[in-house]
Amino acid sequence: MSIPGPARPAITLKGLAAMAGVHPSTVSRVANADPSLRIGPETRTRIETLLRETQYRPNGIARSLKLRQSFVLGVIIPDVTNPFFAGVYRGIEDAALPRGYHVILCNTDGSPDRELSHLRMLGERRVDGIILASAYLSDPSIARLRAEGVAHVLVNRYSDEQKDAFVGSDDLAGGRMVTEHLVQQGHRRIGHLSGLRSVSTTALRLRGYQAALHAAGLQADPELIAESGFMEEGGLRAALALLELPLERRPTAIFAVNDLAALGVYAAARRLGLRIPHDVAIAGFNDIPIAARVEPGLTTIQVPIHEVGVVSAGMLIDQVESGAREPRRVIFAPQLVVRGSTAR
Amino acid sequence: MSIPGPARPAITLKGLAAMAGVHPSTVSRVANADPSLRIGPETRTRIETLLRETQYRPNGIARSLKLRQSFVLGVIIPDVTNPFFAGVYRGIEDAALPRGYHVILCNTDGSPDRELSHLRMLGERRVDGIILASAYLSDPSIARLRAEGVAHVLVNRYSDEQKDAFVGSDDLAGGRMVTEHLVQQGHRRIGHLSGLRSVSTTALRLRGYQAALHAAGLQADPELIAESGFMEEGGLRAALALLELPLERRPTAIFAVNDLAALGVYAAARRLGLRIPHDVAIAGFNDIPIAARVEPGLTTIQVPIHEVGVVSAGMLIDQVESGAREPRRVIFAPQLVVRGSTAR
DNA sequence: CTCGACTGGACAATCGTTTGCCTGGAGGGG
DNA sequence: CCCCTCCAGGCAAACGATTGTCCAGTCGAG
Repeated sequence: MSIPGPARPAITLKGLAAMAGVHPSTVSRVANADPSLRIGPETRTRIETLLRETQYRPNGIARSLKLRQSFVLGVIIPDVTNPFFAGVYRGIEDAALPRGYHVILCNTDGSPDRELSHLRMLGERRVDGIILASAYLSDPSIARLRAEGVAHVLVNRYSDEQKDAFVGSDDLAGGRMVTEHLVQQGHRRIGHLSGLRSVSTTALRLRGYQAALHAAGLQADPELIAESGFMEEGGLRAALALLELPLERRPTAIFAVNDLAALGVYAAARRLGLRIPHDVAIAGFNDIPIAARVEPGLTTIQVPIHEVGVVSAGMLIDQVESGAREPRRVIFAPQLVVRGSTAR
Repeated sequence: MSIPGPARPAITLKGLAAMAGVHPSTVSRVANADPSLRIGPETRTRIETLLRETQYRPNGIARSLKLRQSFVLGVIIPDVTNPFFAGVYRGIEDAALPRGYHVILCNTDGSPDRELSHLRMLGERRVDGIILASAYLSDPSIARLRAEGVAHVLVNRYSDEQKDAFVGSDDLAGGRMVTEHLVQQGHRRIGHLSGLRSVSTTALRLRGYQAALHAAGLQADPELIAESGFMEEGGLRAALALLELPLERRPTAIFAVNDLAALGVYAAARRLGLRIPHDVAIAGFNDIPIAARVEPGLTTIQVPIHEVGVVSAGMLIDQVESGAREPRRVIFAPQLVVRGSTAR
């Protein structure tokens, strides 16, 4: 039993036209219900039944060439295995499909080289626009997008010159809220696991953290800030460094730059035999689904993940279909979700 | 500051040819290093520097039209938010990119209608092949793929007539292994959370479960089998039904069709105040990353998730590039991973 | 009877590449 | 001096759709 091989000769407009005894353009106009076409009722039904019976599917590639539009969007994210980005992606797809756009997904694993390479390949494919969730504060690929006039929307992270359309959450406020909450819980030595310096979310959440400490009259101890990156593994490593400090210098609470890193803190606490939240309180950012499933539940900042995707896709398609436009910015207000990891 | 608008007039072969004072075909041959081209060294370098300086990017759409190949693969999965499918997808992308293929990702949420609609749209886009991880045992969309001679590979789930290329794990053996393990732990009343009847993985894991019980001289009590679907929520609901049975009829262990459903059992146990594994042991299938993170760790069957994606993409691309071929089948041997959820 | 308007479609250019075949001139051999 | 062979590229036809323009009849009005 073998696979039938290089598909049957696909039916084309020209083929149909020959069958119907009309010109290809006429078939095209019937298929697209072109109002400028005046046609006899008999010819019309003949063509229509032919279209139906042959199950004609226009060749999207030929159409794209002619229309100069591919109806494909490119999405570049660090890693779809990260539940946060998976959720954003779903939002994008859910918004794009009903409007007739497909999505090509590209993962960078945080590598600027891969980002650039993806961007190049997407360019060759003439995607109509790009959603980029892996932006760095100073990111040459974004400069390039701007220079080439490619429609694009930045998600979650933005770039230094704020000239691009953007959808994300208020990271500064979020960082502040989490830290205030920990202060209210009576913590005085609050550690922070920060992400990569070159990423906007890192910088803002850190500033929010510092601002809240300052407002509470506490001073930010540099010793209590460790760089973890955005994954669990880095969180574990960085948390160990903090939690193995001598007792009087050790933090009693840790705010991690995102939920994944916060889960790394769970692992560290378990390894050191520390109880959560009694010995160490933990908070994250994003409220990915696992945050509610771990034991104890993770206190975090809720971000409308799916909605972020939906809005960014909508914004991009608007941009594509309306031509140039002021770059819009949508920033969602963060919301604190208190769970067992900080409530004692 | 506005977005630069509809990109500058892209450079085309014709444009370059005019600049270089040669025919477009010559530029094309230089760009593609066509060996059949004999050309003077001076003309060649002139064209080459032009290509470099203008950063010429061929129009992939035009090229696809001519070559009758899009270098795009379609991937259809139930939900990328499910870590299992996210992992498979990463494997697919990681294998496809180096070979010059991009991937369009489509989520169905388990709806056959959405599956069909995606298939149709992917067909219009003339993708070179399709990877389908959402197959039903009797699935009209797959019959259609076969009939149209579209290159395709089924992943994880297969269809009844085993005429398609397939990559997955040995679900029958896996189901047996898990159940044997539970029997060895001394359990006599072992419940099963099964997925959807119309899916191959469900059927096979169930049969493995029954076979192991039979081999151990236990009889499969229909009361202990509940339908949960593949998500946590369904697992919670179904597990509650099982765990709320009167004590003497209640299962002391539950094997769930996949890890997500197994996490639902965790939630049910917590709600009923049952301790894991003391009051109820739990096992899943797939070994998604969370399985190792929950407390206690989830005993499960390890599937080489990323590898499944890599292999299926490789197989599909081979199929595309070599034309018709015998449908291959790759089946990975399952491996039991014992964690705290069953070890007492 | 003639002119104009409308009816029902046909024509052909175009989107940007690829590729099999052709050709004009130069050089070499007989 | 003539013919053949290379050399270095040119030519043009696809690939499958879209769309502005054009045209051959027919019909009605004057």
